[in-house]
Amino acid sequence: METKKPERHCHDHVHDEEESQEGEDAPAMEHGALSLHRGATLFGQRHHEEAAAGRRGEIREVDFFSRDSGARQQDDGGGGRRVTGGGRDDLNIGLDLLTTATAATASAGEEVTAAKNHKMEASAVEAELRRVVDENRRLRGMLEELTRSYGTLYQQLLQVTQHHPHQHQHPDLMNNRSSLPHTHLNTMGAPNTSTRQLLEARASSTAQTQPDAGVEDEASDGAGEASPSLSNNAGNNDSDGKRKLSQDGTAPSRENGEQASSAELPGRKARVSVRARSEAPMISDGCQWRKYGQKMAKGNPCPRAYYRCTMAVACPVRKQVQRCAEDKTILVTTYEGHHNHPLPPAATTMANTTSAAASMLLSGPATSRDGAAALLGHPAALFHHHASIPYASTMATLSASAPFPTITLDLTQAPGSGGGVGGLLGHGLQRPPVGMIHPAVAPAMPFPVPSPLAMFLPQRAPPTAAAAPAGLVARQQQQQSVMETVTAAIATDPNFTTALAAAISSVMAGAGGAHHQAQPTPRGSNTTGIAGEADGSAAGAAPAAPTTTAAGAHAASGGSPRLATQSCTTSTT
DNA sequence: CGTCTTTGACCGGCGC
DNA sequence: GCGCCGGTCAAAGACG
Repeated sequence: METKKPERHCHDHVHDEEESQEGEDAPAMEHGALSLHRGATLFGQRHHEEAAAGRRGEIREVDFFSRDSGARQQDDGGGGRRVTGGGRDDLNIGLDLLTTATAATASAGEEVTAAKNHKMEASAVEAELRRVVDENRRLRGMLEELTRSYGTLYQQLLQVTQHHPHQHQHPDLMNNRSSLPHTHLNTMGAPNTSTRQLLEARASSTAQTQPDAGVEDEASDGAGEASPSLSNNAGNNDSDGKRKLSQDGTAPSRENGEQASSAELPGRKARVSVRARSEAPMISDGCQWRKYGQKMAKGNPCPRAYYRCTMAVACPVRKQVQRCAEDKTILVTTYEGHHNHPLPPAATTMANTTSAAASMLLSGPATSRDGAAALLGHPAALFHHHASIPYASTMATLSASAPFPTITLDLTQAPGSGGGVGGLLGHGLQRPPVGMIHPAVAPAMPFPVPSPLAMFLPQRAPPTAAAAPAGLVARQQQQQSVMETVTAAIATDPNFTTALAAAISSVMAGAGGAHHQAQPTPRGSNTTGIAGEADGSAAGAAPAAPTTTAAGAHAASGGSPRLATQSCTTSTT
């Protein structure tokens, strides 16, 4: 695709930079930003670790001295490291000399005292960090536990309230064909599990009205569990099977017509539409997609592209991507179905969000509307389902006219203004949340994006924030949002260490650094591309947002673990 | 050479 | 019954 080239290109570019950095630190000026930022991250910096122990002390001192103006000082520190890269120990020498010189001219005693104080401060901070790390770890565990428990309990509740003992046996027709039943869904993790359970429960309830459908579902279900065969219905064999199923599914729904009753329609397939500003042809959601068609849709000059998830052979998930006719900067992505395979962390959030939204749509007959209302009026409700649903703070609307129950999550507006979870976004963003936007677009939005949506970016990236320079921006506000973002990131990110590093880095940098650009998105062949994109975006961002934000991006891409790229090549979106 | 994208053709539903 | 439309398929071409 169009993005493909840029992505790969970016990736290569970054790679080159990495090589140069790793190989020879000397040539640096050109790659200064990148190396600097990477060096800025609190943890996981290769150079830091390499050079390690011996110099660490000095570096810290330098950092602390410059503490007041974090960004500049970090730059200085980075620069120093870089310069010294060629001769690893030069830095120390230089510092010593400087110190010595200073001492000679000034009062050495004061310097020493100051140094001691700083060291003490440093150790204190480290201790504090350790404590926070443990605390976060513990809290995260609790959160996961709660999420699991909630999902389980909610399912049980549904079972009881709906008096339906066979919840797992009757996914609705549409779900049946486009999404795999519990078996596959389980791979998505606790939150998804709960969502799935909800959907299944709903489906089962609806199935009651159509015994035949239920039987078919059961059969296919069994197949699905045994193998991807079920998905095959929706996937490879979709030409026939799909169409038949879709027909079966859509027919009844249309008979009933009203969207309000969608929940009662077994054949209905919930769709989740995400609106986001993006110049890229596709947003990064962490999954790997393959385009299988493109069509001109009536009423919109922009073509609609059809994508199929290719992270698993028979994954039934599809998505449509189309630009908004009114505002072509807005990219509308519509998801349909459930993944039948494990998702990379980067994709989990989106999956959870869409699943949650879908579950809202499909939740109980009586609750379908309520669910929608809850979503509309109380976005926070989503958080009950999934702690990692940044969309909760965005606008959500239901489409009554759509053939399928569709919920639209509008990320084009500042969550802060309309969000129910306003806290997540302390300050209204002038620009759209970049969180889930494809990294390639990031450069267009050089500013730090403390938005909760940032979580859509591979959280490994969060660490990125670390480098953010800082202090030049309205710090208090940003700090708050950063902390919130970081908190969310930690809760979401499977790689806690990385998230923690990012969080700490962000805090340390004192910047709104929460520019979670680094998108890990893995994406099969695209993966690379995406991963590359992420890196590329970071690289690209550099020029746009010179040292500061870009720095964060770089750091993220470089310092964060390459899980994303390895895991599944997620991204895009 | 394998993979992915492009794009015209095909299919089925729906409205008139 | 016909045409429109959305959605999908699959051959051909592009790309690495």
